[in-house]
Amino acid sequence: MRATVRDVATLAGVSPKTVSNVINGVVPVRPATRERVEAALRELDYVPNLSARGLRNGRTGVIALALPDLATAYSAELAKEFVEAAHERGWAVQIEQSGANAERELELISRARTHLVDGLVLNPTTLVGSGVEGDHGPLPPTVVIGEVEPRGVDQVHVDSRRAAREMTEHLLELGHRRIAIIGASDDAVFRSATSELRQAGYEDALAAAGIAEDPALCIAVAEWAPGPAAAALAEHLDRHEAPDAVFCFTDAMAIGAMSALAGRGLDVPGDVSVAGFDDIQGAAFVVPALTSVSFDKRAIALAALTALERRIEDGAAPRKVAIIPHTIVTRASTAPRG
Amino acid sequence: MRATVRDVATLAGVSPKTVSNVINGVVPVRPATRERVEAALRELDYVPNLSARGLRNGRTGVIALALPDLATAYSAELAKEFVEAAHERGWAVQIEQSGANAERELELISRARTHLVDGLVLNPTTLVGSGVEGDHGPLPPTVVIGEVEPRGVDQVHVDSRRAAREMTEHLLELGHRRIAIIGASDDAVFRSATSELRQAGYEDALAAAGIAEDPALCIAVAEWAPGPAAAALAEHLDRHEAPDAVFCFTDAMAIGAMSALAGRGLDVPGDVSVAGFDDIQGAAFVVPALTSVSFDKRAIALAALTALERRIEDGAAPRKVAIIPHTIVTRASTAPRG
DNA sequence: CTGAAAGCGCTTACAG
DNA sequence: CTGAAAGCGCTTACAG
Repeated sequence: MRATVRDVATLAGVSPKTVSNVINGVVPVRPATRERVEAALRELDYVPNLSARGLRNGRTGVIALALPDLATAYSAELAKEFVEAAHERGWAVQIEQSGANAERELELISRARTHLVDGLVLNPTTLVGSGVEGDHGPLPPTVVIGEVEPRGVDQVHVDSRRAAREMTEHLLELGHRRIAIIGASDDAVFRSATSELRQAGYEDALAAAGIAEDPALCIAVAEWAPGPAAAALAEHLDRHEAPDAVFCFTDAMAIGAMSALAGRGLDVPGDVSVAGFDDIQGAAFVVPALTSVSFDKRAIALAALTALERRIEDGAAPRKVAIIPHTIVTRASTAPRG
Repeated sequence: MRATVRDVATLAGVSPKTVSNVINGVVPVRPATRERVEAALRELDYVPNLSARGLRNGRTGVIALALPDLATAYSAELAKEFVEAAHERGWAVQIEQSGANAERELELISRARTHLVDGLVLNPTTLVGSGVEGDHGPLPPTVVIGEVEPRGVDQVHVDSRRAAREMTEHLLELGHRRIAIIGASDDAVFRSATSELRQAGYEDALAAAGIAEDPALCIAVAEWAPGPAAAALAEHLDRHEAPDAVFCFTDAMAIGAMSALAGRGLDVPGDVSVAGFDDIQGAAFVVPALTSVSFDKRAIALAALTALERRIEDGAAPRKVAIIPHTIVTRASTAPRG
């Protein structure tokens, strides 16, 4: 049987309260007493029961991170940083997967109240804004990573619109005119705030350059993953001349796009430039290395954690939105038009 | 304030015990009573307090998954499947990261007792066998994914040695003779059971083909990631003639290797064939698509979960080892020597 | 089929 | 600086 505070107290000849004081270190304890208690703690190999502590304190020390798909490189990198940062601050992390499904996102929020967690960091993909606001009972402390309609929830995100505009400008500066995007928002297929903002940034840049938008170049995909992106681009190439450049709304899709281009015998960047978004770890190692929108995932994790801690502390605190800076990292996959 | 069973009982005009019976559905409850209770449950938006339940039952419904690095594609894919499968079976999953650090792996095992978890699935990288056995107090129910020295812990893994042998045979059949490996075991750098077994499989194939092993072709890396693999291969190419083929002990390293080869102007597979291990999602989309050892990550997740459930149920059950089948998937990155 | 009581292990006022 | 008591919310024998 595991030892309890009571066992430790008996062995050390003190009351449970004193043991608790030694463990939690809030109230000062006389050194001699402390030593006796610590010896007993060691001897009995005492490990606190966190269920009991959680029941008593109303806090479990566990937070949840809900992502659409842990197998996506971007999500995985974000999760890594988040878990690491959370551990450093003494939190344990429970992982939930929403499968890019709005209903499931809602369910996670309501389940968060059940599952021993003190708060929830949610990375939604769909336009879940209405859900996050919730008439689904009181929300647990929640922070959103990403851009959803502003509904009073704390948020952490990059400026997708500006970043997409800058990437499009980079491609324009290289002399590209017919620039396709993959991951466009399309009611019929997939709508997300992120997608709409990135597309808006793309349109901003085209408009500023006086280039008319060609709807055929806005390629929607059902899922932001390499396979669907490759398939969508291949289909596009079946029916249209190859574009000058392809700007993919994630690096994962860019890898799929590069595969589809290679499948048609098109050279990157000789025939078509390719750019991504997220600067995943693999971006620097694919051949050719991928130009991407880069930002510090650790910074996102830290900002989300800080926001969540604040929200857990004070549910009524004013809403905050943290914008994480980004840069355009140019690599071999984008080159001037000869 | 959240409603408790007591509030529900009062509203429904029954005792807390009856509410509990309705919720847990073990003891039959008269339909009329059941309905009244369910109405009260809904009206009060009752959500059980899992800390209390955990304290009472000695089970939390949470298990931990400990991985070296969540940002690695293989780990991320495994985690995705594991979390999904665990949720389907009613478990929540806590994620821990060991950072490929043996001490940290041990710490996780001992901390598992603290952290509200009923059991632990551990994917160790280093030769942690001695730690898993543990004179560190009683082990929590633990299952290991991967190959460690057999010490009485339940395990789930692929047959690394056979898979590596088969991949090496594939490369030999293509006419390659000077086959390098990346991820070799090297006392000075990095030792792991997985590494040793894959290297042993490679050696098995060479021996069967009557080819003498060249130690220079066994390239060790400090971390099984694209960057270190690319650097190690580049350094190798500085000092040696290019090998016929490179067999990387993970796909992540294979991507790094392909990058290094491209950096030297070497064509894959024209000049050098490249093979990996794990068949990560990106393997099919890199250019050229990567030949790899493939296995069902979902099957690993399910086997680990089943083993853990069994172990939680019966700590004294005999040890079991589940071997997950693999196949060699050949893609464009490996081709016959012309 | 249902009720009243006890207790899981912890910590927090309340006294000293 | 320390002790004795109470209670967090749940479920499980124990009675009826």
